[in-house]
Order: sequence, then C-alpha cells, then structure tokens
Amino acid sequence: MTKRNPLTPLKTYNAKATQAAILDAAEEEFAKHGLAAAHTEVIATKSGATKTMIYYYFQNKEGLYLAMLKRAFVERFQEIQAMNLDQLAPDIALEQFLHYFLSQLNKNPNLPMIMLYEAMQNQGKYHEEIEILEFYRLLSTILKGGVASGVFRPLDPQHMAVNLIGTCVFYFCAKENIKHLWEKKRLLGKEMLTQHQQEAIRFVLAGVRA
Amino acid sequence: MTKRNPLTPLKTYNAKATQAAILDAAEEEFAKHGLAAAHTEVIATKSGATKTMIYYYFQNKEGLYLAMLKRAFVERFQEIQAMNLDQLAPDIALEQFLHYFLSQLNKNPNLPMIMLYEAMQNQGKYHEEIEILEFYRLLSTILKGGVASGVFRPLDPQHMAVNLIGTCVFYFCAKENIKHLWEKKRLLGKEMLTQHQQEAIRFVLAGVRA
DNA sequence: GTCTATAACCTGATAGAC
DNA sequence: GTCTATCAGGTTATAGAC
Repeated sequence: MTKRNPLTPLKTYNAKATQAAILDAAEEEFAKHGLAAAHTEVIATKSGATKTMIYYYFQNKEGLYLAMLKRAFVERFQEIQAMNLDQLAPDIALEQFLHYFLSQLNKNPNLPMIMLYEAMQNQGKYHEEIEILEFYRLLSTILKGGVASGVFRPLDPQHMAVNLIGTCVFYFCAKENIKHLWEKKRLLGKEMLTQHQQEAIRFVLAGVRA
Repeated sequence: MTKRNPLTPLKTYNAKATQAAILDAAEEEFAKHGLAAAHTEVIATKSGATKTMIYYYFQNKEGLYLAMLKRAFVERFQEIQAMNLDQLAPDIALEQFLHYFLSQLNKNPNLPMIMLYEAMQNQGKYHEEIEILEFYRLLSTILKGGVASGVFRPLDPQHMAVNLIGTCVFYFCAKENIKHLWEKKRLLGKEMLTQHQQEAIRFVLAGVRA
C-alpha cells in the first residue's frame, strides 16, 4: 500500500535524509490538520518513506509531532533572542522584531497554523517545549519599555503582545476563508506576502505610537 | 455505553430540546477539535442524548457540523448588517463594529476557534454558508470610506480588515498558549474579557487613525 | 423520538523478513 | 534502515426494538 514516491526517491539508505523528509512532510500535514486529525499514512507517502520508518525514528505519532514542533520553533526563537532587542530603543526593537518575525512566517507559512493547532487542538500541551512564553515575554518587555519611555501610548504590554502577534499570524491561518477577497492573487505569492508584511508593520507601529 | 447525562436530563421526548442540546454540545466539541478530530460519541454524551439522535436529526457528522456552523454565524452576521454601519461616519462605524463584534466573542468564546478550524482544517469548504466574505467586505467598505474621507491613514482596506479581525480573535484561539502569561487570571473571566475588548479597540483605532 | 447492539471501516502501531 | 503484511482498537454509521 505504502510505496516510495517516485518523484522524490531516496537514492540510498540514509538515516538523516529520511528523518528530514519525514519531518518536512509532518510539518505540512500537522499544519493542515493538527495532531489528532493528521494521518501517519499521508505523512509517509508525502515524505517518500513508509509508516514503519516514522515509528522507527519517532516512536509514535505524538513523538513525530513533538520533534516537528521543536525543529520548527526552537531555533527560530533562538535567532530572535540573538538579536539582543532589549538593548535597542523600544520603537526600533519593535520594528526589527516585526520585520524579522513576519519574514520568518513568509518563509514558512505553516508556522502560524502549527502554533495555533498546538494551542487549540492540543491545548498547549507542549508550550514549554516550544518556549512560547519566553517569546511573548520578550515582546512584552519591549512594549513595557516603550510605554515607560513615552514613545508608546499607555497600553497593557501583555495584551498588546498577544494582539500584535494575532495581527501577524491571522492572515496565514484564515487564508482559506479570506482568499476570495482577492481575485487572481495567490495569498502566499511573493507580492501578497510582502504586502501583508508592510501592512501589518504599519498597523502595529501606528497602533502603539504615543 | 452511551447514557443520558443525569445532570442535564431531558424530561420528556422533545425534538426541539434534543436538537438544541446536540447543537450546543457540537459547538463546544467542534471548537475544541475541529470537524475531523471531533467525536460524535463525546457530543452525544455532553448533550445528554445518544449518537443515534445525532444521525436521526443531522444525517451524519458533517451534517451536524454544517448545522452548527450556520446557527453560530448567520444570525450574528445579520445583526451586524442590521446596524446599518455604512450610513455612519467611518470612525464611528468602525468603533461600533469593534465593540459589537468583541461583545459577541465574549458571549461565545467558541466562535473564533470554530471560524479558524473551518479555514484551517476544513479548508474553507463552507465559507459561503457562513457568509464570511460579506463580513469582511462590510468591514473593508468602512475602512475604504475612512481613507477616502481622510479620517483614516492610507492603508489597504482588505489587508486591514483581515489584520484587525486577527487582533480581535487571536486572544481566544491562542488562550492555551498564552494563559501562563497571567498568574491567577482566568482568560475567559469577565475582567480579562473586558480588558481584551478595551485593548483591542484602542489598538485598532490608534492603528488606523490618520 | 429514543434506545441498545452491532456492522463496516479506518488508522495507529507492530512483527518479521531482508 | 527499510520493506510488506497484519493486528488491535477505536469511530462512524445503521438495524431493529420500543
């Protein structure tokens, strides 16, 4: 039943390549359906591997899910931390954060859905593993500093952090509901992604400025 | 296996009451897991009815899902249309829209998740049935008018409509990921919901103002 | 309209060969 | 490390009695 996909043949037996192919396929599939509704058979077929290999490398479906989560989030968060945003002026830090974060989403439009599925369907079970709290806290700190120094209007830093992330990610998550708003434009095409990035940044900066 | 829930007994055989109980339970369950991952058994138990009744009234799981969707969305959108927002000044119209929309979400915090599951997991299959495009178009029209009259800054009305809805709904969808940002506060408690409503309205109004 | 019991199917996971 | 074949368990949906 499960056959290698002839379009993406694995030339030789290669553990790393197989694992990477499975994780890539898992990212797509979990982003589409969430942990509970994703099917290992589909992931296997997409990756060009077999179900057996999934269980060989990742023990079970949830093990694969967690490995996928970690790969998708942890390294990206570390890159943001490495930007040392807390040492910049709050308005500059926020703009750089938004620019970088939205660029990351444009590169991997699956991330928003994976993040929301983890919250909605999986009830935030692995919120610690993806270090999402630190992510929001970093953003809150920037906002708090901006309010204190007067460059931002009075606002609640934590609510603002959440609402601002909502602005960035919703476009990706709701794409199948909103795509008919635009005729002949691919929502994940380069043109539209750039426009979303610009519009989101302008909206947020205008929304926090004093 | 499936037994009536003694806490919510149906006194006598009553078609309307049974259907309503099933739809209520379905709303909760579909909001938690989406169509594909929701279990009819759970819906039956929660509603105090049996699986058989679900199939009797709604043919199959997807029939129940669609009935739930329509009940949840259509009437609410009609209420927004009845507000005749297009006859008000754009800034007033937007503020009224936000206030009303966020009040609706506070009353039924399941709506954002149902909406996003329909887009993400169900690929927007029933976007026509829930008339979601009209919803965004109404909002776009208000924004466009505000830009034209100069009360709003230059912005793309469609992107802004999407980003703004994202700000309103994300809080509800991400709640299991963000709840640890606040100690000892229930995110769906009255206090926090009111605060979210205020913060979201202020953010959006500040973000569009010229 | 409602129930119990069960059919039919699907999918996560494993055994065992190579 | 990888494959084929299969099991075990769970879930949708229905049959038939009341």
